Amino acid sequence: MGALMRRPTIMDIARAAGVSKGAVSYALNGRPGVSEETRERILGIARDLGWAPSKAARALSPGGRVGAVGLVVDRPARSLGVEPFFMQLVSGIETELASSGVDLLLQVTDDAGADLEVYRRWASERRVDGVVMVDLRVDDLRPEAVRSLGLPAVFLGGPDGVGGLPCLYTDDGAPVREVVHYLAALGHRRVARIAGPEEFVHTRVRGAAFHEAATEAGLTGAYSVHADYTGEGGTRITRRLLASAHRPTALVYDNDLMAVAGLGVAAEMGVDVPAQLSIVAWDDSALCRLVRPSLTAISRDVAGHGRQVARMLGRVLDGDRVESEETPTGELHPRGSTGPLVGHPENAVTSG
Amino acid sequence: MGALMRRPTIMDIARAAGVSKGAVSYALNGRPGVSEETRERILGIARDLGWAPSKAARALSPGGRVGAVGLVVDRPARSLGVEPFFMQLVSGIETELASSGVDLLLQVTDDAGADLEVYRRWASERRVDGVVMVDLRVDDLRPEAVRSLGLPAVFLGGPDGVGGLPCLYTDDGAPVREVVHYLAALGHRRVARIAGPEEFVHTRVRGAAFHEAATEAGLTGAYSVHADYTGEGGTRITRRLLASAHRPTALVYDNDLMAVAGLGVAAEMGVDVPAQLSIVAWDDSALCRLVRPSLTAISRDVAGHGRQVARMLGRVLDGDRVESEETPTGELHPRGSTGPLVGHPENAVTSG
DNA sequence: GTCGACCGCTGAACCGGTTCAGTGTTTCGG
DNA sequence: CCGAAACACTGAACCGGTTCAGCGGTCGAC
Repeated sequence: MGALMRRPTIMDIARAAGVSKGAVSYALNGRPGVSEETRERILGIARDLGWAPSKAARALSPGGRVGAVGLVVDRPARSLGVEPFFMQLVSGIETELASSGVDLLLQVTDDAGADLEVYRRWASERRVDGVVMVDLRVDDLRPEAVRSLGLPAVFLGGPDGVGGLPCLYTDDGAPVREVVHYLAALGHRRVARIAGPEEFVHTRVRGAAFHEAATEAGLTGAYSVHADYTGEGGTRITRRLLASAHRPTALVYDNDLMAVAGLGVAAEMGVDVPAQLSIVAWDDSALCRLVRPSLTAISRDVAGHGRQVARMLGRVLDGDRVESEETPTGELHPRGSTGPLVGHPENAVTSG
Repeated sequence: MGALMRRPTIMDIARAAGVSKGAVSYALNGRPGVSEETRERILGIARDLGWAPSKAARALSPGGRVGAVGLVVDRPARSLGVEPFFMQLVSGIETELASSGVDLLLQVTDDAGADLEVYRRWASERRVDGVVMVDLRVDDLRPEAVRSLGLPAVFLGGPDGVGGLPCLYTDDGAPVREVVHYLAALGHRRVARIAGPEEFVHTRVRGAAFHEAATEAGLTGAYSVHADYTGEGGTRITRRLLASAHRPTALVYDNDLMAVAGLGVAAEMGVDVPAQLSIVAWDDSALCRLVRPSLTAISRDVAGHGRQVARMLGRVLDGDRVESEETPTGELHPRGSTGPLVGHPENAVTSG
């Protein structure tokens, strides 16, 4: 115990096996150049010695992999801690990577633009073999940046074909339309959507689907307000909406944290959920099931997306030509926070 | 744009400056061996060429740093996504690391024992310069493991002197005692604590303080039940406690997620909070402020702990002798979820 | 029987840094 | 004016892998 021995190198294995470094390298990497018998012997010695490749040395060789991929998360730091989405995503990505011994580098950047700097550094320091990107923005500079840096990348959630990168996309519009028609069927007419930041492409996609569906369903009083995904933001905006003259009878939130905040505001203002107000969250998580009433939510398998996007990135790194893939659309899970308006068979309540 | 040039090496700089590789290395690392004039010239050229050190090459040299530290998180994956503690910790650690260009490797392991394997791999692959460890267990094998692997480490939260590792510790007992006396002063006699997993040392420390303070305060009906930090676990146990014959009038949870779950159960069972039941959460987060009633909580600066522990690890890596440090104790933030029992001036209610 | 192909392996270069012994020059004390 | 020390810098080894040209031996085809 604890003799702190120098870790074994392939040179040690070579000496023990009485062959050259090169032969050991071939044997350990399963490449031709050694007989099956010698390979077995070398593998056995490597195992006995407890050898593990030095990623640093591998990375140094031309074309070598460093065995790590990166994820930059660029959202307000204070919301991150409570936003289930990212940890679930990270957890999913790692599940997939773990089997191949690839590590995940995580960077949380606070101000916009810093993320580009991180990609640049990772590329120039050869820190990662590739990156997973999320939250595509309007006029996003990242696809072009990673392309010019030669950094392999896969996008999670963008529409197909962002900057020529393969991506894992979802039809965000379908669940939005489903929610709108569901609320309309419950008798709601004034539906407000508390959206994510306007610069995100998925925010716009959802917004477009929302208004299109609202028109279809004949909801004249549908509109979107942009927020920042934080609980504070959700609280502030919900307060304003519920205090307005023609207050909405249903609120659709772009993340679960804001939805929970909205539920709190309703309680605080004495607005009964779901009798007087229906609430729908996007991205189901334990949070939605724990609060009372539990939140009707659009549920996606975020960890599954993480696994899938990690697999795609792996194929990109293998040099395969990777096509974009589509995930199943989110499903609406009706729970206690939505229902027909009580005492208003036809239309919305009018607030004082 | 995008010519994908080979990244410059110190050899390129040496050629441009008309000096040797060695001189460039000295100049770039601020070490003696070159004149101030030559150093300036070399630094200028490096800047012009957009040079950045290859960490892989640096790591290869004896005594070289790889410029990354690791964090293994070993808690049930499904609770992680919703547990604010870790993302806040990660966020804090990174804030500190970012300034020195050090990256964070994150590993989420699901089953116990896998974490040891990760440390072993990181050490043998020279993936990280050091690690931050959390959640010290009773009979924890990790301190001895990292010691024998020669992997520098700092512990977050253990009692001082775990396995000879420097640690950042807190007096977990003080806030627990404060909570107990606070609840006692409100008139509560039957107080139950929904604790974290029993194998964590901090769970035991809090438990001991809880029972000691309960005795001091004359609470005869105080007891602890162990849970797993998940919302489901919190729900299940709270249901059982509230359905018991002599149901507690106050519940103290070891994390915020379970506390939110408990609040939900109370609502579902028609138990009014805080009139009939007081709830206290450990680890304040946005969650505690968003639900209604908002949760009284013990608040710590988790991100701050992350920064501090990252600084400590940095000093360990510099070869300094690092002493353990103590953080301010958590503070009790009374909110809407705690209050005197209504209609029971002296003692607890008796349930049907 | 000879030639060529192929197999199994070796030796050396290479990746991009760090470090150290050594060398030529300057400085300075005596 | 000489010798030693200090300084600025070079050249080469080294870290732990990968890769490639080359080499001797075996085998099969003709």
